[in-house]
Amino acid sequence: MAPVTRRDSFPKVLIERDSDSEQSSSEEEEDDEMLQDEEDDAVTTANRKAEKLDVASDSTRKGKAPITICLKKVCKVCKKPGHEAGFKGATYIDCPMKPCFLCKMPGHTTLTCPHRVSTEHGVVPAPRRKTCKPLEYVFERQLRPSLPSIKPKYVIPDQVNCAVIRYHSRRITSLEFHPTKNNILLSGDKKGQLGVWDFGKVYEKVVYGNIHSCILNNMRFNPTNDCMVYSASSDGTIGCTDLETGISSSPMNLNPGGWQGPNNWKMIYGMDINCEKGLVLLADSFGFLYMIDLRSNSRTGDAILIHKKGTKVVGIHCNPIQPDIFLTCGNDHFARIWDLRQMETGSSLHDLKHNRVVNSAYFSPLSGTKILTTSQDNRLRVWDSIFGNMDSPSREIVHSHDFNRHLTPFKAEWDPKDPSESLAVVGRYISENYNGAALHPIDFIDTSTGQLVAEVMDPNITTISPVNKLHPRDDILATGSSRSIFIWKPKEKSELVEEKDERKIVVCGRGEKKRGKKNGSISDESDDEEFMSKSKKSKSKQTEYKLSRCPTKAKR
DNA sequence: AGGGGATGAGTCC
DNA sequence: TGGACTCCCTCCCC
Repeated sequence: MAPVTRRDSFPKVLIERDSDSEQSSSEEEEDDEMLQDEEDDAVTTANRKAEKLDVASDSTRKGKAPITICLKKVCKVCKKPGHEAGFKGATYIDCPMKPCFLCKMPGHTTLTCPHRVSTEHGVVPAPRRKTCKPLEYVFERQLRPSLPSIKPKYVIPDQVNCAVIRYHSRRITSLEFHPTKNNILLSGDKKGQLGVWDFGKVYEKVVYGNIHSCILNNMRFNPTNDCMVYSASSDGTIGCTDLETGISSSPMNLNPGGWQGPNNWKMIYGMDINCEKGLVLLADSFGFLYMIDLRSNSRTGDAILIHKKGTKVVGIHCNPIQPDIFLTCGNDHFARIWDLRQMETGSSLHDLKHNRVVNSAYFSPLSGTKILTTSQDNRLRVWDSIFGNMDSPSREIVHSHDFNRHLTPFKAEWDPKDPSESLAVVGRYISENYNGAALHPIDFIDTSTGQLVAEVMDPNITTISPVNKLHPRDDILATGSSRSIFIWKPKEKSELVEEKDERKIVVCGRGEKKRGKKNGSISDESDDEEFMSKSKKSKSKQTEYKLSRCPTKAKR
């Protein structure tokens, strides 16, 4: 400890001793008494060190407000001593004073949460629940070879290959597969850029940087012309881009007068296309619904308040079977079912109440009779039939996708290929210790039982993967995690393609290649692009060639 | 290598 | 109703 003579010339030091926020001046005897009473040796040493540092760094300051030193190791969550929260290695230790971070119930932490290991424990039994046991489920899968094999029981890492590309400069906010071309994936980022990647030809990618000025929230292909893609953005516009020519137009701009403060700036999150009616449905961040006529590409009808005034509508989904029915969800904690034929404020057919913000709500992809929602209360909710009782969900599945404001919101999505309409994919927020690495897997959940069917992760992917999309026809999963896009394929398939294709698609098996030194994070020579490929040759050539062909796009 | 910043929603008054 | 304050597993850049 610093000598008294020196310390006298420094600012007064206040010692914060205990949780009752008692403070005193820094007589050393008193300090030491307190320390010996209450602290173990390690803590004492640490604090002495800290004190020395503090004093030393303060030597340049004159005038001096008192310095407060905390002599207790306190929990960073509840600020109380006696325990600590945070990562111990790759395992996160929860603050015991707070409710479980996963299921939100008091009395235990996520480490001991019954929902942590086996998600079916989190299911609220549904009165109308169909009896589908795991075995039947597997059997059904085996009977239908066309079903995705990307869901073996609880394994994935050794059974899929993973390709990664990085051409976005901000985090990925949306992904969309091309409706007819199997290898084309569209990606949108926080900056508003739209990427088009042919993942069958590794370096075939285009990035459009001039369509939107901020977050690209959603993309939909024009069902009558799959060259045209509509995009919804927080800049308040809908973009309509021709992927052949790169030319884009803006059929809707909700902020024609430019920036007039945050209270007036409208953002578009939810958007979907109603093919039969020839309409683009979209909604703004103040609760209003708008429509665009697909043929004239111009606005039609008046804006209708569909969610609580002033709250964000985050999702719209048209029913795949009944063209008049669509589903919205928003920040007012509701998902609502609407009939296009009777659209007026308050005329929703059903209001599905949630405890917190509803990130997404989707009809099941084939029959359109089920509903799957993702809410920030860490629960997926399933309604088994929109013709049944909609007062409460058929099941609630506890799953960690709690909102963190710096992440793209998690959205559980149906597998469009699953004839039983039960499989859903969703990224997981909370990490798991996988051989010493804290990883955030992507979960495949059987929504009929709540069971975790599979989890996908890769030791190289240390970031959270909130954006996930299953291919409409192939056994392929696309993931947006931070600025990177991943394509997962069942291993045999990837290797098959690789043999046939000399350009070498994809493929880095799990752990085959270390990526950079920084903790497995992406760090390589080119900041705007990386591909985990076995052959790195001619990368820049091909990239530049492709880029130079289209003047409208911006690199990055 | 570690601090700061971008930034949304809940809560309290 | 709105402003101030808080927030628990981010992630990237400087």
